[in-house]
Amino acid sequence: MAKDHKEITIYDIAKALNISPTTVSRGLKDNPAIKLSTRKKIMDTARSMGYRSNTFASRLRMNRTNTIGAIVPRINSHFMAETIAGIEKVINNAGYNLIITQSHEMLEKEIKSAHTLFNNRVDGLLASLAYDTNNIDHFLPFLKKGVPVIFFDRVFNHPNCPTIVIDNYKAGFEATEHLLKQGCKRLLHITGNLSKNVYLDRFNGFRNALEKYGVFFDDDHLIINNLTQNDGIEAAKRISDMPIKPDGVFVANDNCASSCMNELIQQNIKIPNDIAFIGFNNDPVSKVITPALSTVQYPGFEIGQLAARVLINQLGHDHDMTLQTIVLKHELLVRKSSLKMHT
Amino acid sequence: MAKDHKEITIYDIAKALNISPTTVSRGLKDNPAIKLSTRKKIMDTARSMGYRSNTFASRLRMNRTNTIGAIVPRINSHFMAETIAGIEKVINNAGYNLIITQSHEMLEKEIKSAHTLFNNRVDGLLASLAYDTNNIDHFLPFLKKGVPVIFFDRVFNHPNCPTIVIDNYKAGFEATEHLLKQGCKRLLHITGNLSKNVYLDRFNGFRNALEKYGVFFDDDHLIINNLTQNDGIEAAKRISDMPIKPDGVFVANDNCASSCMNELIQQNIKIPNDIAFIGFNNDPVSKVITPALSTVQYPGFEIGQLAARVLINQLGHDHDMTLQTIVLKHELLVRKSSLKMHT
DNA sequence: TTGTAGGCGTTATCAC
DNA sequence: GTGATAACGCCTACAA
Repeated sequence: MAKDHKEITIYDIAKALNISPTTVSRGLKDNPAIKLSTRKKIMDTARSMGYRSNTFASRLRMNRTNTIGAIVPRINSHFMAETIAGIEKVINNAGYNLIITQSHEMLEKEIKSAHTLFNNRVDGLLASLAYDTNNIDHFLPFLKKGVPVIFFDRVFNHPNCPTIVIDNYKAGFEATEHLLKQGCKRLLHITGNLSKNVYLDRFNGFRNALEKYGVFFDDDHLIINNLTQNDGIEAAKRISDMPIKPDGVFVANDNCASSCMNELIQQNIKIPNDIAFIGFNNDPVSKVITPALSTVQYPGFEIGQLAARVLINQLGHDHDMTLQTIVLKHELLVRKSSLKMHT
Repeated sequence: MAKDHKEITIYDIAKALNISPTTVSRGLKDNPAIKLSTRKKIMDTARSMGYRSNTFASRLRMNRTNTIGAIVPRINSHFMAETIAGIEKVINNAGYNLIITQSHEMLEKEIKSAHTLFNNRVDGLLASLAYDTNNIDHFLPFLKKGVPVIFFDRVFNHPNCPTIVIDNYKAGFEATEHLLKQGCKRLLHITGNLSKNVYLDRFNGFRNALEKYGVFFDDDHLIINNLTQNDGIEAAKRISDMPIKPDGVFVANDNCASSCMNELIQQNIKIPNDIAFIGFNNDPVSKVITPALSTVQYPGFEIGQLAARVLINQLGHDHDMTLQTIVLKHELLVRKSSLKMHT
């Protein structure tokens, strides 16, 4: 295939039409100051000559990139895929592009991503923090330049960064209460790094529900891991080794919950009658495992949309923002087959 | 937080050090032509003044972006997440950035993405095609400019585009054979749009296996849908309405397979004894459902790595490529509990 | 080893 | 409605 390495510029179009580059520039953006017939001629010529706008020249000149950056722990989860879809929708409608990067749950990569996006001069940043992120120094350069930074889900409190979350405390409380109401007396909780808001809040909800129902909490009954499928299997092994097993387990994500359940079933433990489970996220897997897993519906798409909208809203408004936390509604999804004593 | 809206440029550094911008430019890239002490001074001053390179000016001047674009149907699958991880690894090691876009399985969005990436002048493009993509006109502009385009998984044959795939025909054949060897006599196949190579090849493998084993194929036993969880449920309904049901089902992805299985189980059909299943992709869900689902291990990470490597390799080499198809090895994963008559 | 000068393609400003 | 000009920040001949 032949390759044209020479790019068509607005000058070429101008020359072809015997008008000025300025007019071409305006015409290409449908500027109403230009006569309609001229605009049409410009558009047509541009198309037929194979013109494509040079975004770099434009960005250099305008000092705006029309690009939003997103840093997320992993794109490989139902929740995150939903969230990104929500972000994309709003961002694209507003005429922006989106650059997605993964931290793979590592602070180091998160820092590198932040750096890259900073140098790419994104107009705004959306971030959900990695597992081991314990400070946000790497986001300060953005704030210093007045580039808005919005946190969602895995957030960090900073006076200039709005956050979009659900009430993880309440969700954890309700999930636990759901188990308690079924008569569970010995609850166990499997969750992630407690330095992350989402896991800490859920754990606090868990603990306070126990307290409210006068149920004793044994420190051994808190398992902290990375919530992967493998971690679920490991947790199951620990559980089945316990002399006195729990009769109810609240897991902070469905993925880990399902593999844990499954492993216990292999070992002839009856779910839910021996041990009842509740998960988190409403991942598709929660529907297809046996028994189906009750879970907490996490409004990923809405979180994404909202985060993006808050961001778009800040662009252009140059004033400092006061702390803004938006809490979205979650929902407890009870699946019949996960109830103790279901028929 | 205070905001510095003025960017530091190489001119500012030059002025501060009383040297020329040229020297600064060279010094910043560690050009050995510059005295080591000068280089060090430049670096230090740059850091202390908070300089960041303006990539747009640089790209405008150099006509290279150091960015690779990727267009995929959806990031929400185990396979695609693995693939992207593989791509990222190679791309980043080679010093490039990656822009990921989703077509959401729609040609229209794929075209828009292609357009955006084209205008962003990516140095190369990796693509896996949407469900309803039936031509690749939207990729021709890249080829015309000499920007390499590599297809992986969902590919399109074009003399200038290398493709990275597995042998879907063989995989389909083996999967089907696996069912036949268990004694299945009435096989059904659930798959996606047959205009996509992956689904057509698997179907052909399916059909030829039947032929080889002398098993009759009923046209009613081909269900074509979008392979979503919901489509699996719909398919299950169709199956359970059949007067003579199949005794073996080969589904072209695990997601759809698992929800289909599950729905049939709800209707008191015994899996695998009444109907045996085999899926595709080795999605994590295949391990946790009951019974565990036999499947085809799809080497996503390797596909991603390889696609990226082929791409990187073409950058800089300006010559036309002859058609290059790389076929990676897959593997049949048999899970005991999915075997008919397992104890 | 360092500096000068010019241009990459676009858009903002001012002029007509 | 349209045009001339300058500037965005960087890189690279070419010169010294």
